Amino acid sequence: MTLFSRFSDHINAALDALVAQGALPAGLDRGAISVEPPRDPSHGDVATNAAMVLAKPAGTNPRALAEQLVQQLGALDEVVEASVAGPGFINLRLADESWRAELALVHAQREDYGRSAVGAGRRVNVEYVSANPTGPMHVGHCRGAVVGDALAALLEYVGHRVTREYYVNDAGAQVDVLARSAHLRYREALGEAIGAIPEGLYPGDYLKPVGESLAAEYGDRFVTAPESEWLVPFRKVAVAAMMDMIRADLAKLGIHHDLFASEAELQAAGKPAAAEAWLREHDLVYDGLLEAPKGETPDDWEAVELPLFRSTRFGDDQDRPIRKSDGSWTYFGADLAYHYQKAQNADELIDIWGADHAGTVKRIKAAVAALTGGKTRFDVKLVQMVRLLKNGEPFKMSKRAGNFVTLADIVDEVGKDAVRFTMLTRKADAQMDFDFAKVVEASRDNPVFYVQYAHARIASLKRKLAEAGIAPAAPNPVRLDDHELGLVKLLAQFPRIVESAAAAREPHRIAFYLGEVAAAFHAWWNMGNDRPEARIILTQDAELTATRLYLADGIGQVIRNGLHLMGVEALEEML
RNA sequence: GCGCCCGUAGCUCAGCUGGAUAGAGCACCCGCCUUCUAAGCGGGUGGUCGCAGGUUCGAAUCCUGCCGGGCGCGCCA
Repeated sequence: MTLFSRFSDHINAALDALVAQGALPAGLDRGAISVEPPRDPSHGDVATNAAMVLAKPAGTNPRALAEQLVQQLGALDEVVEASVAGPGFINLRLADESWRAELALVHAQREDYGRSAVGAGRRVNVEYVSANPTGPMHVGHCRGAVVGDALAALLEYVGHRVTREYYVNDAGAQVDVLARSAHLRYREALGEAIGAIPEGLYPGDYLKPVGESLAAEYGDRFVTAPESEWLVPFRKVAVAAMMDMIRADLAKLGIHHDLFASEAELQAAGKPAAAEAWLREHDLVYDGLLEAPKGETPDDWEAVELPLFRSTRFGDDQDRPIRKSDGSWTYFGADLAYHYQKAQNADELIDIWGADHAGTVKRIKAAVAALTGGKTRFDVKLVQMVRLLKNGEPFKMSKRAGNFVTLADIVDEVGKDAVRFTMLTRKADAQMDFDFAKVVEASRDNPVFYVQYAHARIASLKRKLAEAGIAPAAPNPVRLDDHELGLVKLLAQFPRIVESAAAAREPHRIAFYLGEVAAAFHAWWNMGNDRPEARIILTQDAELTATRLYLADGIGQVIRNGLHLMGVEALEEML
């Protein structure tokens, strides 16, 4: 129960009382009522628009209704002032004791301060990364990986049962190309001079070890053998090796999925066929002519009859093929069955996709709506491009593989925490610049540093105190001045920030909030520069020191909790 | 041509799903270092929230139409 949800209950109780008195009609929709801190702190601590939202349906005017509510809310023990402002806002000012209690709650709940049960155990499947198993992870995958992972942690923290899932596209043409590329490396490993890698095969050195292990396993028996003999085993070995590499890359970012779902296994189990049969029964798949793509019609376009899913019934531009003319499944045909499978074990589905797949959102949403009868909430979060820079200049780097920057390169260059935090400093659907120089810069305009620095300063306070031989003691009484109470009020925002970030599926809000907390802490710390008596550690006043440390510790706790949600380690000292 | 995303201070971006006088950092100007880490802090300058309509008590936020930028649009994945 957070402070704001507690007041939400108070307001509901007051409304119930008015209904009982006959002053308010029963059954009004209270969904639009907000309970939040007013923008201007001078207005009070908690504000609600309840009177403005309900006045019209209740057939009364907002200020009159507000007055009635204020009478009841003002009578609460923890409210010292209740007033009506502007068009009908209700502003409440809380007793200092409420804030002291909130700070005590931070200390009592520790790493659970901010945790919530609003998710009510609903099962959410978050599918993210799902990079093709044809090579190492590159930058393009990085942001989606971090956003998905942070979102999963956030949803878990507010009481959802979360499955972190990775869809392995091990059934398409690109894994055949991988197998052929591995065959070439296999011949190379057996001493053949292979020369330049032919166009159309994967050139990266990362396939060399795969070739070597294939050579060790099979000797030379497949060197001249027809593809039909080695394609399947080579594909299997190569995909497994790529997935090992990808898992290692993800581990560098601190990311571990619960489930790796194989497209090949899905197909082998007949899931797409079963989905097709069901959809045909419900007239959602039919054999029809595929229209030419929108925009310029290609010269060589020929209309072909294919099994089409009626995605236009759900808002898509055209119906989409689920099988190719050779009878094999399209990506969409298999993906549709895959989403149906996920929906069997989850109440809600979330996909994290790169923005380059935006064009296929409608068809998959249509498919999920069709297959689940619209009962499963399904969101696709699009993650926009990341532009790599170094000191503002476009940055190219290709140490390990092909012609792209790998995820491992980035993590090696700036560290896991800087990557993760920085990837969460923008809304996912906004484009982002990632500047290698700036994300490791020790300055105010690098939020990674700035937040860590605040945490390190708090850790340093505790060390100083230990050095001085002062035992950390719980203060009694807790005397906080107005400025310090302001800090507690900011900490008290954390639970509702967490809840709203989870509800909106926007983990970046945590990063912005932590930036605010860090700024408030640095300002408080610095007051000691101007006024010695404002310093946090005052050796001549043990009681005040204990109180201030108690507050600093609470701030550190909230920063740690927020960083933990982002998968970033809180530092005890800089360096 | 169509779809999706974006457009907020000179720059980079927030804005809590419709609330009160639109915020922060950078940059620029003015202050603060015998210190618990100045790797920092305080103050100031700076806005037609792309444009035009609409919805209502109330719009940066929702709807429509334009303008500008990005991404995408075959049986690929």
